[in-house]
Amino acid sequence: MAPQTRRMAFPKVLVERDTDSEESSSDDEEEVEEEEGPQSESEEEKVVVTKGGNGATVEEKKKGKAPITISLKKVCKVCKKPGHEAGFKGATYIDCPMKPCFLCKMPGHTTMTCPHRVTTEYGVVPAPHKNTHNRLDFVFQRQLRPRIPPIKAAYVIPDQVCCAAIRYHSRRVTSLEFHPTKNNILLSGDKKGQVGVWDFVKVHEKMVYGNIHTCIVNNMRFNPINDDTVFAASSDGTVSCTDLETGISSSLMNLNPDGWQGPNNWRMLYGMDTNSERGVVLAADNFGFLYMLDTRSNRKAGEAILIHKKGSKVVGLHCNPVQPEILLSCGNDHFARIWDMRRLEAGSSLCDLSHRRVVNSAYFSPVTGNKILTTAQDNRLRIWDSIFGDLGSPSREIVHSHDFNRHLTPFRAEWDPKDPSESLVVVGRYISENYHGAALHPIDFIDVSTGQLVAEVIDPHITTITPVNKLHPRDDILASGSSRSLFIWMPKEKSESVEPKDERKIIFCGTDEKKFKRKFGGESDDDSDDDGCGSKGKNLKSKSTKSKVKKKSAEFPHKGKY
DNA sequence: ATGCTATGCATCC
DNA sequence: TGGATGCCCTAGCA
Repeated sequence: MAPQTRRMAFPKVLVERDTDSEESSSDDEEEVEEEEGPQSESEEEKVVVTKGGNGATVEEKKKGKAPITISLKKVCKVCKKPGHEAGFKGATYIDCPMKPCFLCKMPGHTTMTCPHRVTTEYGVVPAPHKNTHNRLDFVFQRQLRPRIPPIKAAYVIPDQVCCAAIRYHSRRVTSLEFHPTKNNILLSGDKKGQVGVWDFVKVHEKMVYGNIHTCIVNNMRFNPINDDTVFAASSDGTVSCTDLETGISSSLMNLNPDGWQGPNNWRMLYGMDTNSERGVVLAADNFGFLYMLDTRSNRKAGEAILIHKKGSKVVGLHCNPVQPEILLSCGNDHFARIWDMRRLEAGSSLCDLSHRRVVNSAYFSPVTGNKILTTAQDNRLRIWDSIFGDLGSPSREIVHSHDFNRHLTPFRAEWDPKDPSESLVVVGRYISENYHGAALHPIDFIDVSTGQLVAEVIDPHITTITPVNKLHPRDDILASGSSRSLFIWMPKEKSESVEPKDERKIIFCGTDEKKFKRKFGGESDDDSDDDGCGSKGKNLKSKSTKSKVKKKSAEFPHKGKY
């Protein structure tokens, strides 16, 4: 066959070895680089290289033409250049110095030396001192600002895993929603279209609805006039209305009534919110259009309106909590836009907030509705302090690692609905941190009025990234979706009283206990290093209030390096 | 232990 | 403008 005949006429192979590093051989990966010759038969060449590695620098192959030179010099796997290497060194990731900083995206330094990676001021860009002469802004500064209590209420950070449902979903979690009145009910949607209803106090009381949607559940909202029913928007192009008591679901709208007509015609619904004043559900699709659905007649109210760049995905919708006629949208055209629903037509936005990348989410603040928080794929949280002020540029930009990754649910920073000062925000972090030898991805609590990192919440068991987070409307509880798992966090004191009282209060579902124990070695989990995690790992995360921020460098000695 | 892959945006021409 | 291509810290399964 062909390989044989080729072999006969195979040219001379020269293996060029790495000269500047002695410990190059053995277990470390070695990148193979062809410098000339035919690119085809790469399989054969790899064989030659591995054999050539032990001893002979030149391997003769019968009669040849021009010799093939194979370089065994170590190259960076990111930029393919020699002299440095990127990748994990233990639990710490080393950036490629040839690329812009992975965190702030600016050239000239790496994540390790990024000025935004500072212990107590992680991700902070100082708030620009704006001296606007806008009249409304003036009124706000003079008359409204003084009435806002200057002292912030002390918020409590849920920092202890109370219970977790391992592999409750069979695909990654994409959305979470707490029940508005029943304290212990959490809804979760996944990439497969399944919707889970979980009573996280009676942890085994759970229900998974697999017949509501056929793919990604992008957003869920409870019906404001009947909180036994919930709306969900999905990439299958439908908005569902499900009765949680009976499990009966109906479809308010189907954008793909004729089924699959090719990718250019398949419509997906992403952003969704309810407007109780109008009795409508708002949903937006991947082509830039907004739909209004009457919840009583289950029909479309009016025509679809183009609210973002034609053909671009609208990923988020939010009605202002105080003035429901004011709508906030965001999407893949790098904009968040403010609309007045009384005068809603293409191009009629009140304001366009520009971003450098896709905007994953945009939310009004939960109490006054006066602030805006956005999460964008340029690794920045943006805050506008007053929708009545100058919206030309954000009041603050906070550099925070929540990179876009096609395999993860997009990160969305969420307000704490209980914080009257509207400054506490929760958001998962993408970049891992070396916590005593383990690379973990914390969930960050950030004070967006200062940009300060208030707490970073981790658990040695949770090694995956946690992009989906939601804070409870009344209790000090955080719900997290990480890959296929759900987690409920509480302040340490409270979690102590929760049943069952196993060591870590982790509840397993189905066969996952075996896998989990195989991975983590049962009770004695971490074997990292002397001061490592293990049961002592609990100490890692016992910082519950903002007053402990300063202590963080002591509790995380490694962070001092940055 | 290693390899594969689902998958979304940016960039290029 | 649109199709092809490539991609730095994924997660889980074969």
